[in-house]
Amino acid sequence: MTIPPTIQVACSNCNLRELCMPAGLQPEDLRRIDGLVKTRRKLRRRETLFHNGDKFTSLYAIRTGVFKTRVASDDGRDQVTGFQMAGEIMGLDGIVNARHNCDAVALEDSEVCIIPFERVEALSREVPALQRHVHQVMSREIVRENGVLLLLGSMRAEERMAAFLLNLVQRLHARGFSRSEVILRMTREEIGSYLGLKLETISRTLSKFSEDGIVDVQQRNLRILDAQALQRIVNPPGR
Amino acid sequence: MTIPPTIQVACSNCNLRELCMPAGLQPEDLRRIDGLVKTRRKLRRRETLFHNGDKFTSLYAIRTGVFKTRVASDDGRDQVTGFQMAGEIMGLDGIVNARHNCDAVALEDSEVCIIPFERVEALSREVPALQRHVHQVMSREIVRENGVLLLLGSMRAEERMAAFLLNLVQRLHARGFSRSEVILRMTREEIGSYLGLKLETISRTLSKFSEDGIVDVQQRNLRILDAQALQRIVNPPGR
DNA sequence: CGGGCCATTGACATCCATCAAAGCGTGTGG
DNA sequence: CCACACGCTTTGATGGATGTCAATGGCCCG
Repeated sequence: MTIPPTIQVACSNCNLRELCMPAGLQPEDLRRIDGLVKTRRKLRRRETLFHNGDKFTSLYAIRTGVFKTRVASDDGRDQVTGFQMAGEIMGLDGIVNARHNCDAVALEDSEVCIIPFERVEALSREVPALQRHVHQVMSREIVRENGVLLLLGSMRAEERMAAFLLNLVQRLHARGFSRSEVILRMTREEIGSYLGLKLETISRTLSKFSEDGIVDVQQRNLRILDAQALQRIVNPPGR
Repeated sequence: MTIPPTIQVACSNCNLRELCMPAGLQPEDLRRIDGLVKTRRKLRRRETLFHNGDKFTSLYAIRTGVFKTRVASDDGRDQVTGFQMAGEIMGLDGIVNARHNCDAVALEDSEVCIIPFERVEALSREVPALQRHVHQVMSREIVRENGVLLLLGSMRAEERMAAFLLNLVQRLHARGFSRSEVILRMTREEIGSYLGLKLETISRTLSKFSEDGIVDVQQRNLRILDAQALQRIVNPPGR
């Protein structure tokens, strides 16, 4: 609820710059890009950043925390379409119809940079590196979703789970966290929704991995003991 | 194989303009946008427009015909990620890594407009309507994939099939074709790959719809007899 | 006219969902 | 600060939807 007043907002000295901003900018351009972020917003766990149907005005770059995005069908079913973490951009789905097409919900206390899309459009006409970056961010999202389609369309439960865990630690590791330890910020049900499985199947699959000595699971704390085994599950050698 | 020499290529008098180009352009801008399309390319059935791993240089707008796009995992499995028809844009996945991330294969003899992405970038810095259009096309693709995720993650075979058929005729109808008759340009196996099902399941589901009087199927010729029934299958009323 | 690809259908197997019950943690309020 | 309650997770038993394997048939194209 509490939106803090405008504070020091400068991409040029943000330590996430390399994650969410273009590389190799001239100092002059860097200064201009600082003007992109209007302000920041803090969210508590379970708070919603935007809802399906909300008017689209801005993109959001995650500074801290973790989010899920989800879509819903006309009847009640919903589908988690992704989990986002620091440096990742949310809201691209809203551009086409000027309304958001999904919900974005904080899975822990989080903070986002609010980037009015008007400014992105105006500035990217003048700074080619920014223009290119915007195109790449959108293209990356398309490629990411292609991968999830492959997962949902052709993998079995254990393969989906293994792919999910590997993807998660890989992204965490890119942000300076451990390559093997994860705190799962989402419930079994949310993982299940993302992977097209039921929560019981997620639980059983994790138990199986644990019995096989591939991971150690204590509630939301997960340690990967044998990453190569996970890799083999995703990509069975003899095919 | 045969790439025709550069011919009359002008978006301004293409009857697909409203499908793949921005609306409401000034005559001056229209003229400039004519320069976007470098040339066209004809493809025979089964021919590949681009492969996963190919260097990305251009987007492709479909003039005539139908394509499928597919991704593959390291082991042999592949997944059809979409079926594209006249006016739709392919190749957006290639922007992020400067290499294509999927294959695009013609399902019938087809023709595409080749749009060098460099030109898109250059011109969209100067023509805001084009810039906006590019963003919308990419955002639309993200939203489309969100819908497929929902389908793959939470729907059962009959629901997926019904959603697929409705989506197909809706797009065909927008292009001036019948609202009820379709010629399926893809095999049962390709439909199955797209919907995360096996070809036998596609065949059985179509047979079931046929028994129920919802569709009439003669090989690749399909006629929808009761679109509302399909709609009810996608969105069961009591939920 | 023949061959190969595509489609259909049946019988059976498997994976995952469903239903149910109990245990564990966390956080909140007294 | 403790106790309780609720939400989350685990595990078992069972069932159902879809996959798998197999055989046949039809259509289209060369």
